[in-house]
Amino acid sequence: MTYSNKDKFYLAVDCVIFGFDNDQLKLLLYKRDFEPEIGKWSLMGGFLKTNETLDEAASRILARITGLRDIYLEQLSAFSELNRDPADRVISIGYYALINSKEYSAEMLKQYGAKWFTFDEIPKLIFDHTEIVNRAMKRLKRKAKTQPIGFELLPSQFTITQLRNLYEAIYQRELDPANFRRKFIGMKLLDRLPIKDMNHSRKGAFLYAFNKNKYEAHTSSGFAFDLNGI
Amino acid sequence: MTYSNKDKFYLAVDCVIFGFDNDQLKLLLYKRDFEPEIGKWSLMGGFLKTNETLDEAASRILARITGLRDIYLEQLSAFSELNRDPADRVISIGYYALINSKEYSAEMLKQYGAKWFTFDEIPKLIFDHTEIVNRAMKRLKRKAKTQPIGFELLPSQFTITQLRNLYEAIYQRELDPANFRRKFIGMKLLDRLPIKDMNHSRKGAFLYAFNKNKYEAHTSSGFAFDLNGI
DNA sequence: ATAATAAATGTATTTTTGACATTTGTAAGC
DNA sequence: GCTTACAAATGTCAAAAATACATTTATTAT
Repeated sequence: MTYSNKDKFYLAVDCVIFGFDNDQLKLLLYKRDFEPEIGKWSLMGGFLKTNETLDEAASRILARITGLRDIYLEQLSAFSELNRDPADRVISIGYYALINSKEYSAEMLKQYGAKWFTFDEIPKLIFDHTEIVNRAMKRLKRKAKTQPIGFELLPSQFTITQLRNLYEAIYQRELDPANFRRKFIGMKLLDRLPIKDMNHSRKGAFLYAFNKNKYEAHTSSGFAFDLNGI
Repeated sequence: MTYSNKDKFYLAVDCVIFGFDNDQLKLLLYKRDFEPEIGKWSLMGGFLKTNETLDEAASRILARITGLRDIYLEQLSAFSELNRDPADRVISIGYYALINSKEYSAEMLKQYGAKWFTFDEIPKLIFDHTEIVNRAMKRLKRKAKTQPIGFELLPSQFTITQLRNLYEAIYQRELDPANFRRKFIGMKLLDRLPIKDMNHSRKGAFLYAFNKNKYEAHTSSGFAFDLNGI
């Protein structure tokens, strides 16, 4: 073959899976089910196969454990330290996924020993997975400011307060409720539904839905989703 | 071995090399010197070796052609489409480098058939290299707004006008000279040197140098390099 | 009818942006 | 040596955005 004098490598995909629940940002981890380090907490991972792209491998791995398809998934970075996996040289491509945590299959999670962790209770992870998680968190923070990816973590209908709680969890600081509301509604990307969520107040809070069409129509005319000042 | 039933892959590194010269942002390309597609314009690339990380491979490849070490280099993304290289399955990790184009070794470039191109004269490139270039350009635009990476493209001493020309080249739009100057000087990251560049005006323009120490001192106390509004 | 309370709107101050006008410092031409 | 030319540097001011609170609103439970 053309490149037969070149080295070949095992290629893995490791997924950082974010969820949002009870006003907290969470991470889905599972107990590794093969050697080495079997039984230790780990990101969801697997090896790339010859007949698939990295994106396809990441989707496959995610579907295997959560049962979910068509999830927001984005490549993070390649991790290639020589001894990151002590068993053999493996280059890993990190991914991160955003899922609406109400939708995943609970049985599937149980079957794979998977569990949601808040950020202050993340256990020690195998290999360089803690680093991958940190990189994913950094990326989420950055990306959430300039692209409407937060909605991936919420149910399709949500109150402005829920949306604010999500951003407060991502940025890890409090946001002024009045100013947040004004900023978001001013973007004209949300449709207000004629429904109120009466669970958290007497007055009730209107439910909103993210309108992807409006977003795309806006962006094509130079509009920028920008949450820098919230 | 532990993972012996898994597939292995060729791993390549391809570098998008940015330079800045004559107020223009440029790209360094070379004529590929091995089959397939030998003689066609291409990014600088090479295969990963077992004893090196991806960052090391990228540095090695860059040094081989430009003669430069210690260059600003950052990983972009992995490219894994099944037939991106028609000769064999190769997963490529894209990198981008920023170099002060006055420093590179001209002989080295000639030896490798390398050439600088402005963005409107980039030729057809092999494989998916055009896509890698586009991704790199997008990344540079984004990154330049929130991190002081622009300085990597300039000589160590520069005038505010030069700095503005650089940002105008990156953002591809004109910036108000007065406002740009104020914004940048207000950041307090530049040291004004007691030297004037007399080449472009009667009055002469003071030279400045980026002060990395000041930047790091600032950042640790919550300061953010932010060129969103220029 | 009233109290309680999160949701929603309002308001005032400060900061930042954006566009343009003015002054400054120097070399070259007379 | 005086004037001219001109980018560099500084100044000005209105509009927009961010920030910090204050107030009103809609509803249910008592």
